[in-house]
Amino acid sequence: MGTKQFTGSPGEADLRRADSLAREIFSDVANKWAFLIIEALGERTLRFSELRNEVEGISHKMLTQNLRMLERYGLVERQVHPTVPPRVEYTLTEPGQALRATVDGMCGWTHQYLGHIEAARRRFDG
Amino acid sequence: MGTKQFTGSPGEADLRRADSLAREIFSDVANKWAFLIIEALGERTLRFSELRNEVEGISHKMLTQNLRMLERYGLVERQVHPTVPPRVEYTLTEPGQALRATVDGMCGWTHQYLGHIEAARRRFDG
DNA sequence: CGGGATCCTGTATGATACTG
DNA sequence: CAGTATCATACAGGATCCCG
Repeated sequence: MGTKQFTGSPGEADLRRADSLAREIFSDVANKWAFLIIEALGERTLRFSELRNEVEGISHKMLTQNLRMLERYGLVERQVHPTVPPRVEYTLTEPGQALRATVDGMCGWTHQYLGHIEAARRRFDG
Repeated sequence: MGTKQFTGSPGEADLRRADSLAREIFSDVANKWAFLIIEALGERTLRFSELRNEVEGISHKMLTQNLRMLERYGLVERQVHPTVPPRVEYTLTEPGQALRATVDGMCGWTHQYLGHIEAARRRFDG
């Protein structure tokens, strides 16, 4: 009950906090731009402008915004080269790479079920 | 070139169409509500109101909206029981189940890297 | 070149009310 | 109970300008 636990296992409050944190991360990361950026990076290191070209249709603002978010969560590493003009490169960290496996899975899924989905959509729309 | 291909392999135009379709699906499905709904359904069949309770914080409107989208893509099946009051149940289809594997992967990832992420975030914010 | 700040618009989302 | 429609609003996202 109210007694503090000294064991290694987390108490209820910890679990709740962990859950809300997990939920927060999930909500932030599970969006198309973040996924497309992660997918574009893959195992490469890319500059801001290169990323902008790779991720079809992303705006300057969305790219910076999502890169900040991913950097904040430690999914991408940002390396600034103090040259002129400046050169900023982004690379997936290990957690980022791990997430990429998931995103790759979703890409595979999309292509695998493309037929199913297109058919279902036609059926639904008609 | 301009010559029509009679082989089974898709032509350039088909590939472009497939890509844009894949991108469309990706953009629609890769959002937190869709993911949370898929995760909540799992292997169960749930009513609208049950789903509303399972997916913490989702509004009536967002739930219907996302369920329609998932139904349109054939990821969930909607069964209407013509009773009074009406009873509507939702179940993941096979493509939906396949996608759930991916979403599960992301949930696992979230919990696995919770520590990393929290630490990175504190470092970034401070 | 990378990115921050600002302004402005459309869309996403929530709250509410109504129908079968 | 499930779903649709309406309204109000916050926020996402684009365009633009300026800075290091």
